[in-house]
Amino acid sequence: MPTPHIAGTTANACCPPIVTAALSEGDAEIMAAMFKALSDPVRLRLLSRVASHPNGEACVCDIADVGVSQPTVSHHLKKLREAGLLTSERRGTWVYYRPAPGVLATLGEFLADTENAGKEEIAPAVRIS
Amino acid sequence: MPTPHIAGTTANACCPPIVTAALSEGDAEIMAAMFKALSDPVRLRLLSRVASHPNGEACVCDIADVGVSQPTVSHHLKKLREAGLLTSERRGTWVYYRPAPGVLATLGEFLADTENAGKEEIAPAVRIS
DNA sequence: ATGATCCATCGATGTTATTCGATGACCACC
DNA sequence: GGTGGTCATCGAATAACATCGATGGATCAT
Repeated sequence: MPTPHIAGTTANACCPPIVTAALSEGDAEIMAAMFKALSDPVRLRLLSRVASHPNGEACVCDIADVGVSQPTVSHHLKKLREAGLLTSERRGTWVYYRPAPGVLATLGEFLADTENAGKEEIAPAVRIS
Repeated sequence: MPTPHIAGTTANACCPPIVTAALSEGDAEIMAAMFKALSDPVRLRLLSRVASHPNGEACVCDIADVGVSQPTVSHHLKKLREAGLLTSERRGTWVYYRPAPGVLATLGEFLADTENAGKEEIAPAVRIS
């Protein structure tokens, strides 16, 4: 069975940088789902361990010592998989995880392309009526 | 009273890119707190509306029509403030929000400096014992 | 086969988050 | 003063999440 995904959340770029335009309702749900996967310290540590591991992949046994039980680790890895941030592959006894290509970069650019918006000197917050 | 913050979460850069090194427990908590603030569709839309608004700031009344009640909008803006992502300033009747300088960029770089790790051909997942 | 190791799933539990209506605080203006 | 508008806080209900122990399935070595 292939890894399930949150609808449309895998690797496709989706949204222009946050500072460029207001997010649509649908895009906001997609992005929020990915940030939600990043919103837990344990998940963040697991992800960083995978991403910074030699060869860009890591078996669960190499990253599982994060201070929570093994079922909890498995639960968090599943969340990261469902969010489209990690992919997994079984090779013999072990299951190897690696970052989904491009997703972290897309997410990063969504946030990072800032520092140059709203420089046009428009009347601030004009209200009609 | 100045805006409260989650400890050490304001604007100071904190963590090297996710792919460079595994996150420490403390850094993971800091980063997770910021991503948690981004993990809600309503908050994401509010933040993008502020960030993409002319002059880089917006009054609540300009961004509050996101489909939830006014107290809920206020609650979410508070969350974004507490996470260090937004700053607020009262001018007369209105309260203006703007992105906290540098924070989004730092967060983005933390995710985006990827695509070039683990290229060293080391024995994958060697197990002792 | 038997046992051991790795990893995922299940069921339960305690904590946290989202949302609302009602209310309060603050400001501007008549 | 009084009134209307903007925004924040409070209290309560519902939903979602993190975590665990126990269990199950898969793989490899003996």
